[in-house]
Amino acid sequence: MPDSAAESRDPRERILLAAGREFAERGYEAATVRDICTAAGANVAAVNYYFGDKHRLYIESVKHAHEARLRQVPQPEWAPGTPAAQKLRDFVGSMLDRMLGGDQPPWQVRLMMRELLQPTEACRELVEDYIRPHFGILLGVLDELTGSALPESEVRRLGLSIIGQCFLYRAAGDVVAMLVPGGEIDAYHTPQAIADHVTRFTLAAIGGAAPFARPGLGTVSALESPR
Amino acid sequence: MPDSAAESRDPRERILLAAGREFAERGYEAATVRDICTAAGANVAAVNYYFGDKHRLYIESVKHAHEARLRQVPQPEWAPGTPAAQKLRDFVGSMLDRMLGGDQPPWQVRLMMRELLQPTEACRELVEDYIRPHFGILLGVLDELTGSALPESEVRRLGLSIIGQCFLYRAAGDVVAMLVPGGEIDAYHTPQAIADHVTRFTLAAIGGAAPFARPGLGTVSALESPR
DNA sequence: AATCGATTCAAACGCTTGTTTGATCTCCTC
DNA sequence: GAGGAGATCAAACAAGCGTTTGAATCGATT
Repeated sequence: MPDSAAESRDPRERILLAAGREFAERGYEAATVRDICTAAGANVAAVNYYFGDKHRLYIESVKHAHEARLRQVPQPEWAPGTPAAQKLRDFVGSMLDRMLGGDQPPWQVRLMMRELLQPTEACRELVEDYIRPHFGILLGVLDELTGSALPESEVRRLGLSIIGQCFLYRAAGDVVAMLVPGGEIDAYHTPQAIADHVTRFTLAAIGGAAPFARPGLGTVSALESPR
Repeated sequence: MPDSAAESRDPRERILLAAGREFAERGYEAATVRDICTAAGANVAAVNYYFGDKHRLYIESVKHAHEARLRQVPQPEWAPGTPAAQKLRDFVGSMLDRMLGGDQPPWQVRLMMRELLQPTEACRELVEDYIRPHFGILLGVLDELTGSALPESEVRRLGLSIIGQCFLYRAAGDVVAMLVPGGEIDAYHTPQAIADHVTRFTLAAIGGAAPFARPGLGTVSALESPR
């Protein structure tokens, strides 16, 4: 693995990168400091020398990946007058690109995903620095899109609906691939295609675009909750 | 822990249950056969005697939890003439109950969730027996709801949008709780409330219910994809 | 050239892991 | 009640883990 070893002159940085990759791929317990150091071209004792122990190395590697990610993907900015619907499409598209984009190796996202799915100490920081600001932008777009007609709690649920749709493809991508016929996954489930679908779906629900179908079939005014 | 030890007379079953709990809670690597056997009130050698090794115990425990789950949650059936919208609400509600419902300890779901997020050999079986049939039912409901006007690929994407919205709360529930103000999580993010929201959101998008807002603001007929 | 702190290294440490062993116990059969 | 197959047990096993050690090496300073 000349790739990981030659990445940086600084051994600390090399270990941090190799650790991120290993933790992302195998998880905290299954990753070994020996493998990490081998991949980083460093001695086993180096992790103790630079980080103290495995656990602190993990925390640092999450933060490191997180910061690298923040640098790579600046929050979107729009020219004044950009239609809110276009903002929504941009937001969803960039989120999916970030999650699924093949432009860069996905290990940073995988590492952060692990934190979100089973939070440790590194999680809160991740949410505050990374997730919440982006979520705030989305809420702003949705508020604009609905003409500020909805209460905050409702807008938040809308936002979660959008994130959920994208999140599924990243977190359970393998299962999605098993549920969808082979060829279709390439044709209809690219980041671009998903972004178009999610945007259209959301806009239709909000009333900013035509609905998917106009059945008049099975429509109910008030749904009964069972039980 | 008299709970786990007294659960069954059959030691094999006791180990299977304890293993499921432990694997669900800590993951495959972090769970130890010693802890499992202690919780099951069995000797360490028992896992080798009954299952061969740790890995086969894991596979068996996933299958076991999976079958128990199937027995507990039969697939929904509707009386003929049930409105499709009602079926959708029922489907979403039962899925969320299954995922989040406090009626039973969540370790079985957690265990299956681990498989979905990072598939091993036990995953395919899980998808074929458990996920795909339910997904098929959802697709049927959606097809009915849209008057069979949409191509299969489109219906599938709709289905994934619905599942994604629910999935987020299960897989990243901790993060959702951090994004939503304290009191609101109890008021607006119960399984019931989420089911209502997801159903309404979906129906609105499909055209089977009124949209969330009627802004006429930012509406575009054809969205431009960036890049 | 000598000095000295920072870094790197091979080797070993202590501990936990999954797994195996061989004796012991249990309970049914003849 | 002797025999024996199956089940259970305490104890030990080798292997792998994270971590520590103390000496070797490096690089800048004096």
